Amino acid sequence: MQQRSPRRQVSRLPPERRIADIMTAAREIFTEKGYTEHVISEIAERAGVVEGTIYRFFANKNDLLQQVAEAWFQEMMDQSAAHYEAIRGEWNALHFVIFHTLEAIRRDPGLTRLILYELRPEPDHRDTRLYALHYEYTGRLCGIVREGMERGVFRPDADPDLVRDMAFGAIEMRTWSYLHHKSSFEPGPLAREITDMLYTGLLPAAAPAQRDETLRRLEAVTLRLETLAGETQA
Amino acid sequence: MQQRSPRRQVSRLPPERRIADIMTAAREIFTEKGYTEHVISEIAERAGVVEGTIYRFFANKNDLLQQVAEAWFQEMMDQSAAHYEAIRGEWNALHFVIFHTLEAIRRDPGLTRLILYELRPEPDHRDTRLYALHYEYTGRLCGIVREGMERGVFRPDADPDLVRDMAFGAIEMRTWSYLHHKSSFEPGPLAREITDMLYTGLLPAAAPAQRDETLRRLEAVTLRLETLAGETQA
Amino acid sequence: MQQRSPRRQVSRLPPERRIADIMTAAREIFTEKGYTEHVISEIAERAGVVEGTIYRFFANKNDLLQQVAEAWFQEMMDQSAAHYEAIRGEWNALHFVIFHTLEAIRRDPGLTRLILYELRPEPDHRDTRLYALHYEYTGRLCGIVREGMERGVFRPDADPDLVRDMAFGAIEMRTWSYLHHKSSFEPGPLAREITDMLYTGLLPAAAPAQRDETLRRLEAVTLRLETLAGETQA
Amino acid sequence: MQQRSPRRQVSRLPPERRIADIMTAAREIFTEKGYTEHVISEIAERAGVVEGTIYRFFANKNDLLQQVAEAWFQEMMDQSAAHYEAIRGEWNALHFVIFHTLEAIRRDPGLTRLILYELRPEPDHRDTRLYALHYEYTGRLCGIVREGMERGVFRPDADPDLVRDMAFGAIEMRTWSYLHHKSSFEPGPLAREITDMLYTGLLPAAAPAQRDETLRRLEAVTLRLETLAGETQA
DNA sequence: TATGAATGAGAGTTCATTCAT
DNA sequence: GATGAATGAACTCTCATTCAT
Repeated sequence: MQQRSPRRQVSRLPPERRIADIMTAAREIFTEKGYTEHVISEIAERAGVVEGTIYRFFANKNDLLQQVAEAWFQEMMDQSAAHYEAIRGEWNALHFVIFHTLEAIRRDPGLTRLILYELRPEPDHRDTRLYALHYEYTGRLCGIVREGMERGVFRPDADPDLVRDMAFGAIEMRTWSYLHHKSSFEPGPLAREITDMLYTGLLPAAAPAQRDETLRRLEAVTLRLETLAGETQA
Repeated sequence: MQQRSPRRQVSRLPPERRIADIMTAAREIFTEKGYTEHVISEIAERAGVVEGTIYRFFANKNDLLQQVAEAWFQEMMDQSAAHYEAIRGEWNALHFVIFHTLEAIRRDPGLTRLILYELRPEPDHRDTRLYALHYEYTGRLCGIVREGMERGVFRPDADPDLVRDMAFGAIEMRTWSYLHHKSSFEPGPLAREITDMLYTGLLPAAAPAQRDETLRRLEAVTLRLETLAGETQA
Repeated sequence: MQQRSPRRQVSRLPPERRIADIMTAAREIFTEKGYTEHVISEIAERAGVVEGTIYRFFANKNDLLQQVAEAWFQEMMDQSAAHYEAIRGEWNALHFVIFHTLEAIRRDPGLTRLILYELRPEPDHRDTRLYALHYEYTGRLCGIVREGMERGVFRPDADPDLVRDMAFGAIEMRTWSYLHHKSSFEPGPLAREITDMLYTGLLPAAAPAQRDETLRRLEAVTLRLETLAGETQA
Repeated sequence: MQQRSPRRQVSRLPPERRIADIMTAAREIFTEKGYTEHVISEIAERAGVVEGTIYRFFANKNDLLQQVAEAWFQEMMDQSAAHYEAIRGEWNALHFVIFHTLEAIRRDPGLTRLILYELRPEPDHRDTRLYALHYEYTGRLCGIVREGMERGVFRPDADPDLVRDMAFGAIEMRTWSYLHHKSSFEPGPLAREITDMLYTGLLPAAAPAQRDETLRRLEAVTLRLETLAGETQA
C-alpha cells in the first residue's frame, strides 16, 4: 500500500516562489534519478506541493523539463558571459568555451542527460527556446573561428560549423562515456587536448601570421602598461 | 484455463522467414516513427502476426530492438570490411571510415536514432553485443591514427581516442541535425571536410615542433598581461 | 505524452470511504467467485472506480488481497477477544476457540478460500502480517493446552502444537468439504465433537486431579456466594 | 531471445511409452518447480516431445496434472495395500496409515503441493477420480476406527470421520509447514505422536464412561457460578 | 489558489491451446 | 503420428493529466 501523506498544510506562496520550488525539486530529481525515471508525483512531493499545482505553473511535464533545462543553460551562459567577452586570443577563447562546457557537465551530469537523451530527441526540439540557447552557446565557437579567420590566424578555408560540431561532438562522446561508465571526467586535460587538436587543425600550413599577431599584441600591452606606469607615478 | 475462440487462420512460415519479417517490420517502424513511438502491437501488425508471436522469437521488446540494431551494424561492418583492409594511405583510410558511416546513416536515419537515443542510453548498454560491435567499428579510426603515428606520418603526441571521438562526435552532431531538420545530409563533402580537419590536425608541424608550444605560452603571457592591463585601468 | 479523451465524471470521496468501497467490493468478489477468478478489473467495476484507482490505495493486487484477509482476521480476533479472556475451564476455552473459528468460516467461506488457497501458498507468506495474526490466533489453543498441563488437568506429556494442528487441521478438512460440497456446515455439533475428542485425548489416564481441582473451585465459589449473600443481607 | 531447439528427431514410440515419458517429465517438473510455475512447454521439452504431442494423449493441462497425481496416489496405495491388510491391532493400523502418508509426502513434497494447492481447489474436484482415490485412501482410517469400535477397543460414541479429519488435517498442517518452511519433517516421531493422541482420545474411559461427562457438567456449572460471582461483585 | 483523488488509455507480457504442415 | 509456429485473450500495472472540492 502506498504511503498516504499526512494532510498537507495549505500555504499560499507567491507564484515566483512556488515556481522556484518546483524547478529546484525537478532539478534535484533529474540529477539523482536515472534516465526516464522522473515522475511528476515525485517532483511534486519534493517541492512540497501536489501534482495539480505543478500544472498551474507549467503547461505539462515536458514544459517543466524544458524550463528546468533552459534555466540551467541560461545560468551557464550568464556565468561565463563576462569572462568570455574579455578573452583575448583564439586558443584561449576556444579553450574557455570547451572547458566551461565540460565543467558544467561535470557538475550536473543529470541535467546533461536530461537534455541529451530526453529533450533533444523530441520531434519539435528545433522550435524550442532551449534549442535557441544551445545554438547561441555553441555558436560562440563558430564566432571564435570566424574571427580567427578574419584575423588571418586560422586557415581561410576552415569551416566554423564543422569546428563546432567536432568540439561539441567530442565533448558529447566523452560525456556519454562519463554518464555510463561512471568513469571520472577531467575537464582540465580534456579541454586542453580538444583545444589543441582543433587549434592545430585550424592553423594555416605555416603560421607566421599568428606569431606576428601575438607579437603585435604583446607590444601593445607593453605599451599600455608603460603608459599606465607613467600615469600612476604622476 | 483459458477460453478459446473459434476464429483462426494460421499461415505457417519457416522461423527464419518469420524472424526476418518481424525484423523488417520493426526496422520499418523505427524508420518511420519518431522517438519512442514504436509499439510492439504495431510491429506485430505490420509483420502480419499477433503480438504473442513476436515473443516466440524475441525475449522481449528490448531484445528485438537490440537485434535489429545489431543486424544493421553487422551488415554495415561486413560491407566495408573488404575494402577497408585494402586501403592505402592515412587520409584515404580515415576518409573511408567516415564516409562509410555517413552513408549508412543517410540510408537509415531511423536506425541511427534508435541506437543513439534509445539503445545507447540504457544502463547496461556497455554489456551489449551492440556496444562491442560499435566499439570495434569506431576503433578502426584509432587504429589508423596509431599506424600513422608509427609510420611518422602523424604527430607522435596525437591521441587516437580523441581523434575517434572528434570524428564520430562530429558525425553525430550532423546526424542529429539531419534527423530533426530533415535537412539533406551529404556524405561526400562532409566526409572530406571532417577528414581534412582531422588530418591537418594530426600532421607534424612543418616548422620545429616546439614552435606552437612556444607560441602558446607567449599567447598565455599576453593574455595575462592584457587582463592585468584591463584590471589596472579599471 | 499521453492523449487525453474528453469524457470524465469524477465523484470525489474521502480516501477512507474509497478504500472501504474497494475492500468491500473485493470481499464480495472473493465470496462469489471461485478460485483465482477474481480480477482487478472486476473489483474495480464493482467498487465503481477504474483499475488505476485501486493502485492509488493498494500497491498491487496481492496487497489488496492481503489487506482484505487481514481485516477479516482482525475483525474475528477482536470480536472474540473479550469473551476469550473471560473464559474459565479448559474444555470451555478449547470449545470457544474452535466454535468461533467454525462460525467465522461459515459466515465467510469465500475469504477462507482466499486465505487457504491463494494467500497461504505464496512463497513469502511467513513474512506476512496475516501469517502473524493467524499464528497468534491459532496459538490460543496452544496456550490453553499449556495452561491445562500446568494446572495438571492435562497429561504432562501432551504436545500443544500437535493439538493445535489437529484442531485446525480438522477444521480445515471440514471447511474444504464445505467449500466444495456446498454442504451445510454446523459449527455447533462440530465444535463439540472436535473439542471432546481433543479433550479426551489430553486427559491423564485417570484424572483425579481434575476432579479435585473442579471440586476445589466449586467450594471456593460456594464460599464466596455465601459471603456475598451475607453481605447483601447486611 | 529464446533458445531454438535443434531440429528434433522424429521418433515414433508406442503410445504407452510416450505417455510414460510425459508423465515422468511432468512429475519431475512438479517436484522441482514451485507453486504454479509449471508450464506445458517445459514439460514437453523435458519429455522430449513438443507441446502438441502432449495434447494427443491428454485432453488438456489439467487432465495431465490429474493423471500424474492419480498415478502417484495409486502407487502409494498399491505399495501399502499388502502390508496394510496384514496389520493387527488398532494402534498399529492407525500408525501405519499415518506414517505411510507422511513418508510419501516427505518423498514427494512437490506432488503434495500440486494436489493440495492446485487440484483440490478446482471447483469440480469432487467428481474426480483423484478425489475418489483420496477418499478411499483416507477412508482406511475410518475403517480402522469402526473396527475398533466394533471390537470394543474404542469408545462406542467415537466418530470415525472426525478421526480421519483430525489425522489428515494434522498431517496437512505439518505438510504445509514443511513445504514453506523447508523445515525438516520427521515422519517417525510425528506419526507416533499423532497416533498416540488419537488412540488415547478413542479409548474408552478407564473409569465409568460418564465420569468425564459428569465432570464436564460440573465444570460448566462451576464456570457459570464463577461468572455469576464475578458479575455480582462488580 | 491549492488540493489530490480519480481517470483511462495502453503498454508489455504470458501461456494454454490449435492446426497446417 | 508428430510437429511447433501461431494464436489471442487476458492480465497487471503505470502515470500524465484533469477537475470537483
